[in-house]
Amino acid sequence: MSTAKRGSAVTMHEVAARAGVSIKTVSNVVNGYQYIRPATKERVEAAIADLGYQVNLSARNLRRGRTGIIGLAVPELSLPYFAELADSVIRAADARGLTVLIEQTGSVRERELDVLSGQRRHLTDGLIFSPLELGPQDAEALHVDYPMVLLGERIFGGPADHVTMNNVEAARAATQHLLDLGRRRIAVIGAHEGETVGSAALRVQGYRQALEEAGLPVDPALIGEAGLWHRATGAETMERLLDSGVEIDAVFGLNDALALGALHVLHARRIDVPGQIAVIGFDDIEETAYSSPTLTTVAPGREQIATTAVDLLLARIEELEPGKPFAQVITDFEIVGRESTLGEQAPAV
Amino acid sequence: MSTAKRGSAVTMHEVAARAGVSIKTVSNVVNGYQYIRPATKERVEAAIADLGYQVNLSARNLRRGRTGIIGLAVPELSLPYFAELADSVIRAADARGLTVLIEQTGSVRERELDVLSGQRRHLTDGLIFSPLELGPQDAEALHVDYPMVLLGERIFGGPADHVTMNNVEAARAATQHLLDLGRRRIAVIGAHEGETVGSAALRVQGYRQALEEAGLPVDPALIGEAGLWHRATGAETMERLLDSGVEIDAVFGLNDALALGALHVLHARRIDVPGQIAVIGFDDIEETAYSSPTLTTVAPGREQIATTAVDLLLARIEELEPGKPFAQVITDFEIVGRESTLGEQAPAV
DNA sequence: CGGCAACTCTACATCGATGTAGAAGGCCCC
DNA sequence: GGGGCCTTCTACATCGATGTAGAGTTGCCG
Repeated sequence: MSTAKRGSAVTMHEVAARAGVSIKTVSNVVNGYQYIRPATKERVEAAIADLGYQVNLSARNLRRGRTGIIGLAVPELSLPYFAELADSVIRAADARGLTVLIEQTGSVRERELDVLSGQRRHLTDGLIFSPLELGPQDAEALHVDYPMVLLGERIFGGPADHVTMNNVEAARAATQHLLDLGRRRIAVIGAHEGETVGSAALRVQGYRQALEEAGLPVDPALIGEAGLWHRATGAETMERLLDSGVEIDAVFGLNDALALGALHVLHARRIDVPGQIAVIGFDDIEETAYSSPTLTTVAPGREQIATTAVDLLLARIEELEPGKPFAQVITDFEIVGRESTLGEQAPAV
Repeated sequence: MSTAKRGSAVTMHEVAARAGVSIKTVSNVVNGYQYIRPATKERVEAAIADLGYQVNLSARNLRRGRTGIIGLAVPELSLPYFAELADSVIRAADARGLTVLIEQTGSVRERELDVLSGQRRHLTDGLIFSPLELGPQDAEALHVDYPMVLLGERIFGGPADHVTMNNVEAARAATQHLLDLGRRRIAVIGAHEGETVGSAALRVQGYRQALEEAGLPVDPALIGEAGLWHRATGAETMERLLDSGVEIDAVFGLNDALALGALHVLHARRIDVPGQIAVIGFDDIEETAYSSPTLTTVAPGREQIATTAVDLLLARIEELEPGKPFAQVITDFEIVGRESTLGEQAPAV
């Protein structure tokens, strides 16, 4: 196998000419067609190696009407949860021979809509979409004519397969974890006033449920708004809550970034965690295992979400079951107990 | 503009038929060709809107020999530095009308080589490649026949444009920062024994230079090896150093993940930072501004790296200056002083 | 008013692969 | 020994866009 790296020009025609066969035979060899005499196959393979031939994917894509690429639309890769999710999706897609094209929406409504209708859709066979702004009112825009899998809980019952975790249940469990530790004044960071769909609303709902079941009141003064779920907003909200003078013995950050921001402020103010205030987050990003103190959090089964989403999408792309009703998969979660709630007794890293 | 979302079938032929023009005229309208009568243009645009026509990119790519996609090969998106870098590259590419296809090499040598020769290269117009394993001995494999820009410092003078920061100088400045604070027993975390290229070697070199210039000895017992630059390995190495009993009053983590891992261990052992031990990292990932304490680090000018890389690649793709010698761009860096070295006096977040 | 340039648009070949149809040879079976 | 099937390979059309060449029209200049 000599290495004639040219790539620029070698086509099936040249390979065919060198091997003394038709281009279709070269195509057959490349695609593993079974009815080829071993001698012919060898000649073609030798020619391919000699010339350093590689299939032109643009041509193949045009002819086949498939590209082998799937889109993944997320808010931002600089948010660790989405970076880790993208990592998992890329791995899952790789394992199935697919390539992933990532688009960042920046959580901007307009760009989320663009993703649905944009030119790039023609480069991909399907889309895994994690919207943060679109909601049920956008059902029509979501009615797309290509395979799509939605992630997250903003759009239940929409016109697409859907993978999500049980946010209400998970948030209830997180709150219960704090209640079990004897905490009674549990603040929430990251609520979205007036929202009814989306992670914020569902997680707050789970929080309320847990309190109500425990026969505790829900104190509005404990519910901290934070539009963006970043560390910075988590820190700001924590400061606001502390400055408000309300009594607090635990904090539930609706995602890890918020909880980490809160942790930062508590540390700065020399408030002992979990001695004075226990903290729990949500997402189980890698960082939570290395913060000081380590952060108790809810693990949403990222790998499972990724592989399920890719599998569902692939099934739609290949139309294994045309007209199959839209699936709605609820993934498992788990509370990962660490120092920010358990203190010394937390399991080592 | 009625919305006939079909996407599946509408081609230029149908648009042409509806508008009563040739397909080439439709193509001309789509591509903004100037010599078209306004009336014709309007008719075509109306037909496009009516039918919901969108260009078939596979066909266009085949015909044009360009895809508008660039590859970005990084170790893993779950490493925050690379996630943030990918974010920046995607934004820079977007601004120039390019789409980014991310490949993860997992820092596996074989997969780094695959990236260079793999099928996916035919889907992209060029590649931005951040190798962690390949080195000067792989110069031949790097001699590719498509546009490529290398990131990082493993391969100086290789056969491609190259964007990197001045690692030696930056590490020297980081070490100097610690020296300026009066630290004399500065440990390093993340060295790679025997390595001569790559960030580890260069940063250790900068560390040595700073010590030598200050007339201080370089104590091998202070140099901690850590193959992978993850939090976990940073933590392990920190523990090993502490357990070795060697005197330490500062730690230089060769990247932020290592430094954060070290910070975690110091916190667990109730060692005051920066009181007893000051810590500095490298990369300025977002997390460093929110750890407890916040982490002093070296900011490598991520945006600048991303935009420079995309611009260089685009220039090669468009062959603005054929045969132009390979550029080597050294980007700026900056020491960002935070609590882990400055303590109380650190600027607020 | 002849000639040249600038417009406007079309027909056709083409990018590089794959699907279809079918030719040609060999084999088996009744 | 004729019909049918399996195997192997080829010719040609085709996917949907864009580049080239040129036809036809209009306008301007001397």
